[in-house]
Amino acid sequence: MKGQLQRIGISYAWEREIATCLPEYYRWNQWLFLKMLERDLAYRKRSNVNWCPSCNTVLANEQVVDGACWRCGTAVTTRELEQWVLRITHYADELLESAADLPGWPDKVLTMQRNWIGRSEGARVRFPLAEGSTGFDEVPPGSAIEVFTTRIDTIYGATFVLLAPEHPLVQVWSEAPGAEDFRRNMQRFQAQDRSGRMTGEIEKEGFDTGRTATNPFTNAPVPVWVANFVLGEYGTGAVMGVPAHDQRDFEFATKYHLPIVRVVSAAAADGKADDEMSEAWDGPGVLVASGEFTGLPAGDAMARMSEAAEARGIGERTVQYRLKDWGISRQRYWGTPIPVVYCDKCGMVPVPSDSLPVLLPKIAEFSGRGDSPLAQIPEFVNTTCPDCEGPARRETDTMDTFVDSSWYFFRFCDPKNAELPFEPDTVGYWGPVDFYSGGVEHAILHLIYSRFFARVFRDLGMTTISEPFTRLLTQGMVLKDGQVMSKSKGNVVDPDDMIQQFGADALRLYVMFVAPPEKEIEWTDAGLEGSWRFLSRVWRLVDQLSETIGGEGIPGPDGLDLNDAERAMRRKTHDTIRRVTADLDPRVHLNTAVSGLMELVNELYAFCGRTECLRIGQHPDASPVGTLERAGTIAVLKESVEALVRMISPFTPHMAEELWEMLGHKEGITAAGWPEFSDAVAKSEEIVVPVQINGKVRARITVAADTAEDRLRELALADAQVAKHLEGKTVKKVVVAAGRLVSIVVS
RNA sequence: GCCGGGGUGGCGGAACUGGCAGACGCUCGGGACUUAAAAUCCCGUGCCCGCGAGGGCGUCCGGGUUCGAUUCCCGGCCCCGGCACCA
Repeated sequence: MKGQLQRIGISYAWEREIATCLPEYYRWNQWLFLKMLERDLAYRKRSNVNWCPSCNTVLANEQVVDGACWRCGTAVTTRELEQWVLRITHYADELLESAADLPGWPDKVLTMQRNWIGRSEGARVRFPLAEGSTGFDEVPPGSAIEVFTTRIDTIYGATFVLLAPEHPLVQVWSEAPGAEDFRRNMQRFQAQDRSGRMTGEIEKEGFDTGRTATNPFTNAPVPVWVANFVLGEYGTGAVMGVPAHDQRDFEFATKYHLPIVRVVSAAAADGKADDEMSEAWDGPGVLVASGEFTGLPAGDAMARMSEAAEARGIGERTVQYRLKDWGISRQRYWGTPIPVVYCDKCGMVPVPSDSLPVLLPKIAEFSGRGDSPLAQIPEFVNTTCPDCEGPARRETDTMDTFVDSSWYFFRFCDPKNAELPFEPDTVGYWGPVDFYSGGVEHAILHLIYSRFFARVFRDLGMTTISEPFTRLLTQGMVLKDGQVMSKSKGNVVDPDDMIQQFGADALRLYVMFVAPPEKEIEWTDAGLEGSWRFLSRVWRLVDQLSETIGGEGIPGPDGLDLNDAERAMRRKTHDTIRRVTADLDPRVHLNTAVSGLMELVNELYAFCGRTECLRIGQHPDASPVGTLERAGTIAVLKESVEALVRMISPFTPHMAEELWEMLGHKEGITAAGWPEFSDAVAKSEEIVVPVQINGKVRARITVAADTAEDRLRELALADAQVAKHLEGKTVKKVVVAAGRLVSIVVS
């Protein structure tokens, strides 16, 4: 791969190369992990996790795509495991809010991140379990079901409570004597999870727990049900059922004949009578049947009711995120060993920083059993406790490889540092990354993890950088036969073949030219030859003109008396520099930059043809057929060709270097730098102004660019073509805008 | 369902701030050069009518604003991407 990158001619600072699988790098993953452990940003948690049965490993939520493993595409299942988790939610608010301060990022990515973080403002409210209700004995006195809601204003309409199948109370009740049916239903719902839920609609189902809770606002008893559509991992795993104002609850209540009580009147809003309900009303309205809050608009009620709940100690306002902490434990061999040991006496003990790195052993058995390959290497597992020096076992899971990529850009600034992940001053000098490009598929993976890690380093005092990437360009993927290229699909193309035939420069130029970089492209090399032709045209042009325009002592065109053709050529050159400069830098429209250069070359060929003393490229060995005598022509050609060569140098550096030398320059082209343009020249001289008559372009007049408006009006009316169209008609209006636009309205 | 981005020739795609729609490249056709071919150079290539000069239509559809709309506004259709029973 490295050889291929070099053959394609990618500019890369190889002296800063790092490999994240080497201890010189991953020891800093371990270092950072220990720092996060100290700050309670890393913790251990037993929970249901995404499990890929093919890779035999855990996956983070971000790594599950449409219910399948991001890496191999196998359907993901659920497992309960104890895992190391990084507390990304600590930064949820900051990650969300500062998304507004990333003007250099595409909206698409920012939106995806916002949705992924998923902030919801609402309230947690406790529904006490009704004393004396069935099953009350299994829970401590005073127990309550806490629900999360964004619509506390509808709480008077809460006629039942729904629990997720994974809710702890459901677990408790399923173990009660005689709860066989209960347990069976619960297990069935839990099994439904993932695949069923992801691949399509699953039927809303539930069962009555037989328990009763109390609506803390109405004080009415409400039944407690388990429902398969309530998510265990979001909010509190329990919701209040308000069938009148939530479509899901409405369907559920209809199916199981639970009471529907309307508490927000839509009458004012939708003009319908309140009793005609065929679906839930989640729109605006005024509260009805809501005790002391009746008559309030729903918005106001929300604030008042939250305050009331807080005052009475039955709930509080809260912010809920969809984002969850990042589980990083992986049961893979390739990954950073997690630097902790487990001691029978001392429990979990972090490996001291000064004994890092914990080396990944060289040999591993790949058992395919679903535990970490490291667990089978006794020399690795068995160690001594850093605290008591007694026998201890090492953690055998490794870190998600996304840990490696979450801060490597800082390491590039200081790749050889043996004392620290990087010297803060060095990253202070280089960072943040000015321009970052990658696939959009990283929008909620790498790009959110990196923003998280940058903040961790910042809070450790290592940097002052919050946002690691100032400008982000999400480049499109290159597809073949409508799919991402991959060896297993057999739809790859080999750049080496194309380099063999047309050269790396033509290939690179073509890739840049074929579409804007953000766009996904379907690969075809049909146009590759065209890029090669363009480079050949540039070569021939310079080759054949070098004798005439190369060398010292040729003055620039400033101050020379230029004829029309020379002025036009010069204008084109300056205008091209202006365009290409802008295309490369703020816009990164590489395709139009290349087309601008092609236009300039076309124009140069035409100009040479018009001077009738040069026959560029008619034969490979053609040379000037006459002697160029006009100083203006020579000067303009020199200026234009040199500008061209300087502008193609980013695209084809070696050829540009040679051409530059052919033009008689001793110093390299790098020293010559980027050509400058004169705005006055680029926009000077004559312009063609379309003349519209009743909205149709009927004529064009050629005028000096700085023609005054009233003069332009005069010229337009005086034009013969225009006069023809005005015959026998009355001119009602002549419009001149921006000093150059003419439109004539006639009756 | 929600959010984001789109819809322009045979194809990839241009069009900057509302001002010649289709730059540039590919494809295809023609010419020059050549004994011939390749290469190269030049010309043409949105659709329709016309021998021609020329004329008409044309940027998903329907309206609107404007002297003028691919561009701005309203409504609709379609496509792509992301999220999705998130309470």
